[in-house]
Amino acid sequence: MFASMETRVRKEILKKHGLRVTDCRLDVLDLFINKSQALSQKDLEENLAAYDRVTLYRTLHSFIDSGVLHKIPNDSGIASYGICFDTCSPTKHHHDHLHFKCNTCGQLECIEESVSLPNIRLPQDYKLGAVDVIVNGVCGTCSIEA
Amino acid sequence: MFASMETRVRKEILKKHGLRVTDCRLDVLDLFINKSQALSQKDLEENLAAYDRVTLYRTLHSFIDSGVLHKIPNDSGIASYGICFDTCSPTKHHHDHLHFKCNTCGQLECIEESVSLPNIRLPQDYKLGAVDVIVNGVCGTCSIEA
DNA sequence: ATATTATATGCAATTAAGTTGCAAATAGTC
DNA sequence: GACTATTTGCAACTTAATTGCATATAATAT
Repeated sequence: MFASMETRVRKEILKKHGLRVTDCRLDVLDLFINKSQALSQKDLEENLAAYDRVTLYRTLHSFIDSGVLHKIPNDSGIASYGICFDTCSPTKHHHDHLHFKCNTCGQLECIEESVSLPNIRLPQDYKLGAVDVIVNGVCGTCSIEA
Repeated sequence: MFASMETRVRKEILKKHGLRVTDCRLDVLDLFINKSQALSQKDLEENLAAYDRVTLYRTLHSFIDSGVLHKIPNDSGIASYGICFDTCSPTKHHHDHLHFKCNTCGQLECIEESVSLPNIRLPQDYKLGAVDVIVNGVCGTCSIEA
């Protein structure tokens, strides 16, 4: 076990997406990997107070543009961001996985496994594009504690 | 055909949800019914400039609290609101319908028909709650025009 | 119809999020 | 180590979300 993912691995991720390796990007990436859940800009600000909020803001955006992260809609109005799985490339996001929001602890997770996604039927002449599924419920941890 | 839904009907809707009948609420309700699509706070401000933004803000919230409208997540960060179908009550929202976002005209619609919703499988111990599905694509109008 | 009471509204002000410009600092390359 | 393009931090600005309070209005009782 590692306290945090090896720097070398995180550097590779950045380079693979055409991004320069900077302290801020390594730290943000590390946070996403270790928390293994979706994070908001505010979460970043709280966990990485050493960096300016504008820097974190731009880091998030460069990660989204390059396909490292994807934006997750949220009815609270505050966007969250999650790490893209290998199926995502800089040009095309494939995040047909679920986004699971725990109503107890508030944590937002990307769930890759259960991709039995909807068999969606739209009205005539409608063309189907990307599908986002947000599931509310209780996560494993909260479910067991309760 | 009516230019706008009869006042009597809209009054009934408000009363049924335990809300006082006011001009602002009648006008907001009318707008939602006539536009038959999801609207944002900004849309309200533009269409009902006679009312203060705070009043519209509070009208939206009282409608959500009482089950007249539901909030629709949106990755743009700007929330939209849609009329609840009959399945919604003040205490429990059942908006298991789709939310369709047209990538061409930007319009957001609630689509009631195709409720062939996901057969969602979650990891062990996870408890399933409400499901939100946001479909991106091209709506009928834009599809035909193109 | 009028008075009473609780609620809704408008205005002013505040909080918080998102965004941009620019000079200084730093990463990648020679 | 020097050079160039990118990144960072700071300041400032824009926009959305939210609250307090005095006034106006809806629902209810008289």
